[in-house]
Amino acid sequence: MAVTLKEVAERAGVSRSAVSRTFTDGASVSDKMRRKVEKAARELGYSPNALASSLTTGRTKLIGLVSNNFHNPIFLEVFDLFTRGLQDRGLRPLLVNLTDETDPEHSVRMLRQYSVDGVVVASSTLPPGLAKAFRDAGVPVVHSFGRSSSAPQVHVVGIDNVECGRMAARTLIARGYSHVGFMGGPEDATSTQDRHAGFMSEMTKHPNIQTTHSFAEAYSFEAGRKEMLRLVKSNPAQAYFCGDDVLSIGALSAIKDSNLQVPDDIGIIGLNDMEMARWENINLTTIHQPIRQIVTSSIELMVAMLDEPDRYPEARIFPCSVVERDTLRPAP
Amino acid sequence: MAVTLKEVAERAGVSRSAVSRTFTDGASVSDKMRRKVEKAARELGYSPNALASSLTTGRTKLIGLVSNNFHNPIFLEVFDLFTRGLQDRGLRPLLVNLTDETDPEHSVRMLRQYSVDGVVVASSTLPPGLAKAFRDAGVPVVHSFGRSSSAPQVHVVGIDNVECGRMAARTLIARGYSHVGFMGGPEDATSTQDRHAGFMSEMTKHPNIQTTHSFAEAYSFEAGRKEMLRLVKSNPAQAYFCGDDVLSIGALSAIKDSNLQVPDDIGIIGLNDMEMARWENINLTTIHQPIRQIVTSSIELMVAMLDEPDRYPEARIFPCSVVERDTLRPAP
DNA sequence: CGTCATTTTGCAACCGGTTGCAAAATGATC
DNA sequence: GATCATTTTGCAACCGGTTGCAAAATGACG
Repeated sequence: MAVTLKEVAERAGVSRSAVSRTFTDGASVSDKMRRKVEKAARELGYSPNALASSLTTGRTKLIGLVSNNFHNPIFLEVFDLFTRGLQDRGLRPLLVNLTDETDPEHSVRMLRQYSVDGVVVASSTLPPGLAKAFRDAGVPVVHSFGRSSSAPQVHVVGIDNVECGRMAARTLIARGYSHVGFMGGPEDATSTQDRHAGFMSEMTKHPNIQTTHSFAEAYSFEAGRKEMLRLVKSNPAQAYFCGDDVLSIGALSAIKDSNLQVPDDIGIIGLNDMEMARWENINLTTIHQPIRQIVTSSIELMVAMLDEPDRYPEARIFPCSVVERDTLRPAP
Repeated sequence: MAVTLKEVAERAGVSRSAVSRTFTDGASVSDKMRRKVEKAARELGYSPNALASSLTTGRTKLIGLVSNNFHNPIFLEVFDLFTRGLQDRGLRPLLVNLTDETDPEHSVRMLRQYSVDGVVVASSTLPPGLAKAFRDAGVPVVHSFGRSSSAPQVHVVGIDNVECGRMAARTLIARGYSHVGFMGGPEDATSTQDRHAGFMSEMTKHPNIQTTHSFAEAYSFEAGRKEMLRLVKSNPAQAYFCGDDVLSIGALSAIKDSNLQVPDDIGIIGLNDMEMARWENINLTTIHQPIRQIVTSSIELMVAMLDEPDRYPEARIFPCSVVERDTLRPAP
């Protein structure tokens, strides 16, 4: 079916190496030769087989993009940024959906079979062990949106979730609330744990402020709504730091349906600042996570590792900041 | 780095063919041989190189997944379904983001270089010519969410957008509205054109109902909001069929900010029935597009084409239906 | 145990490229 | 035009597998 190098060589009346060389930059080919080969290639509609060449070069330019966040709208932004960023550098994302994968080892094996040059794990809910499994298999790996401390053997790009928790707490404290709550995502996600820890550590400095906490089942609208419906039933806090924006939006819906006002009766601060948080019908006050920078940096790190696989692991942490919108009462 | 077939063969003291055969099912290997090889493979941590074998078998199990809809939340659902469905069949999605690709020919070339076994074009806004370009390059292709009629040479799986337009019109007529509007997505998308045509064809049967139409710049919240803000300024219709759900949500936001009530002042019916349409703070009346079925069917068709590349092209069209929620007044 | 049909195994060529090395071509210099 | 340094080119081996074919092993049977 496809035209091969050999056919081009025959048509151009040159050796196979000559054809190969005209298609690998940096190789020594005379102008005359190049013209002859390119002419033949054009006439035949030849384009080199990337997989065959990977066999000798050891480079496939394939990057595994592993995630399990296929229900959080922010990940559409993440996928958009990753795919475009990788493409711009001539890399191809091989997408792996771990949503209902029981055995992560299976994905490791699969991606090794496809000789991916590297793997990006893009998730805040996957265990750090997964990224480590790739590293142990000798595959360069970057864990984006992961926990920085728990697996110092792998490169991590993300935010300081503990600090975000503190920041949320400080923001609520500054607003003068006397009863605040933490409404986290799933308790087993490291991001939830860290945000919780940070939030609580700040609140313990203010024993006069009543502080409660609970966890939703997932980072999802339904889970946020369900949990907030439960909370409003008995002595809710005046303001909540919700695990992420999607949870926040679910909580907002619950509050509205309980005939309470935001921010007057209950205030909400989210985390992520996804596009939807900006929508005029939502206008969520939230902590901005610089996802564009995180993705860009993850890709840069990945590219650097392709040249230097044993690069000493680092954590790249990006600062977050509160973006004021309409779901928290103004500071007094 | 990676363990090769040759090393396993040496360790097991057998020929390379023997090792190859134990890892290709359907090949003739004795139990004794199989055990020997598997032992050696296990000890060495061998797993076969999928790319190398693709060289001789001509099968990579890679499927190009091409889209340009990285801002419409419904496509997160689409990607979730596609990636899981493909994985379940042992296929690997190579994701291509055409968002800012000026030259689609480039993607065709790239996917051919990676010897993908097939390509799924998942988009309602990409021109039919793209799918055709793959077909012309000899790559099996399915256009999901595409227009059925315009490129009969390629397989299309989706809905009948013209019929959806009619259905929306009939729904509004049944509600007794005397002034209705079509607020479409980008005018150059085939889906917009078809929905518009269907809507208008039905409305011309009812000359007593005033009908207007206009187009938003994109299938996005902002575009929907902007267009509706414009519309409410001068003699808006009583109800609008919006190009899709995300446009509808933008429109709802504009209506609310204009101090008008939904559905009392202005009614909205969307299209897609994405997860968000069900959110209790939105409760969008909309036309359900069976995306799960469309994706499943697309994958089945793709798999069938792998065995039968020259399969006669077909259009698989799934019926849609109105799902009643809160943004349209009840039928009288 | 010999004969013959049936499996199982290994050899060697091949898939579509790349690359080190030596031979051939080019060009500069006298 | 001969000499030498520098490019350019082709040969052949290799990357990690698969597979047709023939030889070797196995098993059934008399």
